[in-house]
Amino acid sequence: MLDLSDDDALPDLAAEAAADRRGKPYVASVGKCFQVLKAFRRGQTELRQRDLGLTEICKLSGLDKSAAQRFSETLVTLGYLEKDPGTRRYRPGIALIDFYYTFMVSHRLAQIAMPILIEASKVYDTTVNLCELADTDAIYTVRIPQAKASYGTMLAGRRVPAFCTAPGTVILAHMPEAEADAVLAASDLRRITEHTLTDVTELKAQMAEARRKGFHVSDQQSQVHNVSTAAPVLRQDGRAVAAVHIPGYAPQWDLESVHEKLVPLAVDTARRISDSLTEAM
Amino acid sequence: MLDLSDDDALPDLAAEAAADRRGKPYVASVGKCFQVLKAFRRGQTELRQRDLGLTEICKLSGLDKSAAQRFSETLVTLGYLEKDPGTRRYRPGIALIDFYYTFMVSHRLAQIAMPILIEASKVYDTTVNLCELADTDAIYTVRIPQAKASYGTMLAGRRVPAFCTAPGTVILAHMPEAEADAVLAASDLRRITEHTLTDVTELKAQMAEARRKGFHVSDQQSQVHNVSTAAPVLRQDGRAVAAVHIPGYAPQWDLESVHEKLVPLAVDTARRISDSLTEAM
DNA sequence: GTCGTGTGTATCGCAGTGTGATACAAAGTT
DNA sequence: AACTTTGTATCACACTGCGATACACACGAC
Repeated sequence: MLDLSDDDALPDLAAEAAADRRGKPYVASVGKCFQVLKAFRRGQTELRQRDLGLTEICKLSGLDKSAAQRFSETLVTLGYLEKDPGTRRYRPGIALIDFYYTFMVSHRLAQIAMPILIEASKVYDTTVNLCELADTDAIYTVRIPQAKASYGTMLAGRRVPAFCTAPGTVILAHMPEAEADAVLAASDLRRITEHTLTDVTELKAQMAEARRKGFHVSDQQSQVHNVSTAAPVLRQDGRAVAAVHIPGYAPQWDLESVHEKLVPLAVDTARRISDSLTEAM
Repeated sequence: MLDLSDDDALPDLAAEAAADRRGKPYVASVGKCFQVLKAFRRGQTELRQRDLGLTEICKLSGLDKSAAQRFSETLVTLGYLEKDPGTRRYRPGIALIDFYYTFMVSHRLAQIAMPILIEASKVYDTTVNLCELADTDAIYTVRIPQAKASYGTMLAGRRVPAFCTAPGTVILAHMPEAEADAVLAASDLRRITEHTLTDVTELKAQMAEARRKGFHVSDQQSQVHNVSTAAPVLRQDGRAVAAVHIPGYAPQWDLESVHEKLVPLAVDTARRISDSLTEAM
């Protein structure tokens, strides 16, 4: 699975930091400490490891040994990393959850969407998700899990590339075209499965279709044997702020039954959230 | 709601930093940046505000104006805060979710518990939670929500004081006594409702009972009209690593029906997780 | 309109903090 | 036991973050 953090390796560190700051005050140490935390996410996807040794942190964060140690120890004393005294390896600390809560408590959209999503999940006993765009990724912010799904797909915070996933497509489709183009341009259009579209013209045609229909079904674009349905949550001005996403797994859901059942459910759920959203304003 | 971060106000900043570092390398700027992020959590509970102005951040984080601005801007460029260009106020950024994912992906206990909790939630259509101890709080790490519940009680990452909640009591009960005592000593034994026990002797008696019975039911200790059930998830050595928590809300659940239905469900669910845990080792 | 007051923003010399090369210690490997 | 690899400790220097200060801007009040 590709990831944006691919490009924050060693040589780009300084560049990345300097990129957006444009004269704004900036504390380099803070950026470095987050490089360390990000290293763990990369470690999970690239090395399939939950805990990291100091030298692994070095490689994954792009910091030298001294810096890696300083920041790792700092994060340990703050509780955001834990250190096994035996193996001397670091792992993510439970205090990291605090930030999820901090963000979600103040997230009006999630608050409105949650009960509606829960109801929707009961119709066919399926997973139902809420996705939002961040940079070139769609991030799952609310997930109503079902027991059958795999653990990784139950967790909020998962990022998937916007361009090749149903929720991403549907959000990009209901956005000012210039912005959508910018996202596509910044995206790493890599082929994930053999069915992944990577041609910008084709992608834009797909988005246009999604805009007309008001939903999108992605067939094995980012995952084999997975048909994903997504419908946009719209603000009053018609701009998408999120997407309702309902995955249909292969043995149980084929393309036809997805169109017959999951599509109307996703569209209806998204519309109900959109309505509650405008009412609440 | 009381919170550990109560004591990280202005005068204690240096003290807190120095407290645990004991010669370990420590980068002060990193600590300060997290003070800023914590400020938002305090702002939510104390001021009921989702976004904060610069001077509010000053007060809540204990930093001076210059520092608050430097770190806030830094966090904005890193994506962990967002800034409204109009109001010039800051709010938590969506990138904060990443850390939740980072922690949870590597969290074996949650991975094992998730499907078991989902099943349990379907028995009586109730919320089912997994709680873990962090300092003097019980943190909800996994929550299976039901539509009826309030938004705040659906979110993972919520912290509640351990001493006066069912999950906290049950975890403390199944711990080496010295450690449990240390937690109680460090706790801010404040009366939350008129039914809250605050006397250490009584609390310890309660814990002893919980240890004997293998579960605990807290009756309106931390919330009125709320009867909470909790059972411990145990390691092979008998030590609690978490608690299964099932709240029963008043109109629907009285003490009797809780004991009859929710207690066995919680105990059974916790035991199943404990079993899967030892198998996986 | 003109003050006030409370904010947010920009500036800048100095002190102090983070830096990273180096050297040391302690595990794992052969 | 010799080697390699990884983690820890040390320390003088330079640069970075510091925070007092001054400036700009928005809102009231009247």
